[in-house]
Amino acid sequence: MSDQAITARRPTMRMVADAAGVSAATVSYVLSGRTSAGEGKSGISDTTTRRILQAAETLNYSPNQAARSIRTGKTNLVLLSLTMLSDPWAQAVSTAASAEVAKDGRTAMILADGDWAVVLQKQTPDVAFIDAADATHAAQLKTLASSGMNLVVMSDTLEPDGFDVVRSPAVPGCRKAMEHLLETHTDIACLATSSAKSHPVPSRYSVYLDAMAEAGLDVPEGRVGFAELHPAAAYDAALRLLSGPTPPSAIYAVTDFAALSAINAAHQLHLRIPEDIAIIGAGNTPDGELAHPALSTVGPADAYGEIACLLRSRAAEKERSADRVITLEWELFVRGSSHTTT
Amino acid sequence: MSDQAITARRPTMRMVADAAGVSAATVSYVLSGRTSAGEGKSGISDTTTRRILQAAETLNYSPNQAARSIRTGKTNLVLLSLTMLSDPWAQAVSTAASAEVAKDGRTAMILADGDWAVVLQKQTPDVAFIDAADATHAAQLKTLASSGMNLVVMSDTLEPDGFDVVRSPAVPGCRKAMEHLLETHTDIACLATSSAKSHPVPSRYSVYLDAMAEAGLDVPEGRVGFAELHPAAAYDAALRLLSGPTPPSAIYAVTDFAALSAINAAHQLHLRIPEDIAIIGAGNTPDGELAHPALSTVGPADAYGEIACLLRSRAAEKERSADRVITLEWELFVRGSSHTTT
DNA sequence: CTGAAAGCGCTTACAG
DNA sequence: CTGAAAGCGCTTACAG
Repeated sequence: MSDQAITARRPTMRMVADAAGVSAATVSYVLSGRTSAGEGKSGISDTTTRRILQAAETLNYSPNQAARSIRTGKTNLVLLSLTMLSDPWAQAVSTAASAEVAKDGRTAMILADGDWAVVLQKQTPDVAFIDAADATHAAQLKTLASSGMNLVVMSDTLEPDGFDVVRSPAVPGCRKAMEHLLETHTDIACLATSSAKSHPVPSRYSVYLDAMAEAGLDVPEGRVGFAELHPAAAYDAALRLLSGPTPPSAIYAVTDFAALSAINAAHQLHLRIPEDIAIIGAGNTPDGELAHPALSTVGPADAYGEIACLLRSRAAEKERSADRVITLEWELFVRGSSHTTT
Repeated sequence: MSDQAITARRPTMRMVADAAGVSAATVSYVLSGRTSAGEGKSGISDTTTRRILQAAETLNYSPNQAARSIRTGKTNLVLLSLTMLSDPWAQAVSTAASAEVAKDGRTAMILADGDWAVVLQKQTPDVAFIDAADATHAAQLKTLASSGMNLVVMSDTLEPDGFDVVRSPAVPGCRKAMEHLLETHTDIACLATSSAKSHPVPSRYSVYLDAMAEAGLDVPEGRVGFAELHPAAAYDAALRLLSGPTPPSAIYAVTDFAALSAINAAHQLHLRIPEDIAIIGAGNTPDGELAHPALSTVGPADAYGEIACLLRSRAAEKERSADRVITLEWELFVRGSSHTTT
């Protein structure tokens, strides 16, 4: 008389054990792949194994992660706190990390609003990646770390303190971009973010000023465009830079994002890239390579890969080892947008 | 002689109980806010409460979510499976859902790679939102639902079957866009996605053809632009649409995204919007309102809010109630890009 | 090769 | 007002 199932319950290991006519312990062993015997031993017999797998299959059983966690201390969860979701960078990190940690059966999930501090109070991922932190977070990070949380933090300023630090030194990287341009150009414009003026020095913008000065080059009025982090704004700024009476021969953009807008603007003005105008960005964002022409840039060669590997190994650790610092070396990538074949 | 703490362990409820000189049960009661006594009763005495709170504070205790889950069956996790992370839509859903479920102390996390099917096998969120599903997923969804998972699925075709369905009927919505344009225009161009030609009818594109035909209007050669889902591609397509010898007086774009590119293209050509060219998009994406001029569009008024509420209520449910279907009504939003003050 | 038992950190009737 | 006890679903030595 009762309905199918008032509220379907998840099958439990007990149910599988009963169905297979064995104990829960045996089910646990075959499902987790571990064996109660020593290393070499075969463990559970083949026929039992088959019966259990069979039963699990028909019951559609999968182990309760919470129950498992409580014993093992692992949640199989990797948390990615990513501030700018729209950024291609965020997507690349997410894709790389997901694939990497999946190798150990873990799942990567993204926390979008940046309040990792409160979430990590309740949830307990095997490792958490925090994509931006500074001195104001030092205490919170230390506290979390001291209660056993595995943390990987991107920061150019923070020192490791129970957590790992990933550095991405943009300023020296950007120098390489300027040096590259200065090899063949003297009249270089800069596309900066509108907040650059008030930013502390050194910044990606100050690199431009310094490099020009050191090269003994003037920066005439109108050679620097400031734009918000918005496609249209960057595009307009680039347009202004390029449509004056004596346009520059090269543009140094402080982000790949702005550089991409500059490429569009140049196309619009029917300027040839790089013959009429060379363009370089910064960050080595994945979509730079897809532009026409491909965008020259500076940035870490494989930031996502390195981060993903670090996350994977931290998540899998049985017990915490020494703090690590990894520095992503910024390299110069000369591509079509700045390269003139001689 | 031993170091501070070889590997810092998280404090446990036991430790708090000991520190406060009470039993674990009492700690549980005060920390969870629940009381062992009946509704009206005060439960734990004030002084005990204070002692416990104090102890928890100094130990930096927070309850182990896994242990809690195993008893309560709730994980306090809300999973958002979002396919297009870069989409403003994804961000809006994420923001709205995070805020909404946080009211009950839950955390929303995003699953980026769309393989919810495998993740939901292991993780058990209180509710999962799946932003795109079709008939090919029906069986998987049903299976998950039947083992107790709370699912909210966006789909125009799927019927609820142990899970909730959110519909967003674009085709009738898009008709409103065309009808709006047809009130004051006869020469209307269409900006469609390049896959539209092969898409099954009815589609956002076929709506254009049909509406034109029903209005007795011809669609001359070159009035339809097909573009990939890429800023530059959409921009170029719009440019072509607008720079012919006899440009149209209005553009119907099948997405807000394409419409925004059309706005940029029109600016570039020094066309006035909406006087020279009226533009309407579809989807009511959050950044449409921020454009100059603001983008007219069709779409659901508050998709994010409705979804967020549904997620919250599902997550909080003690036991599953009847399946729900919610249909997001597409409305017409006339804004600056199509509105001529008379 | 397999099972009985203890225990992970919590919650929740139940009895004082 | 508070505590002892059972139990959630697992894992893991340990003993057969």
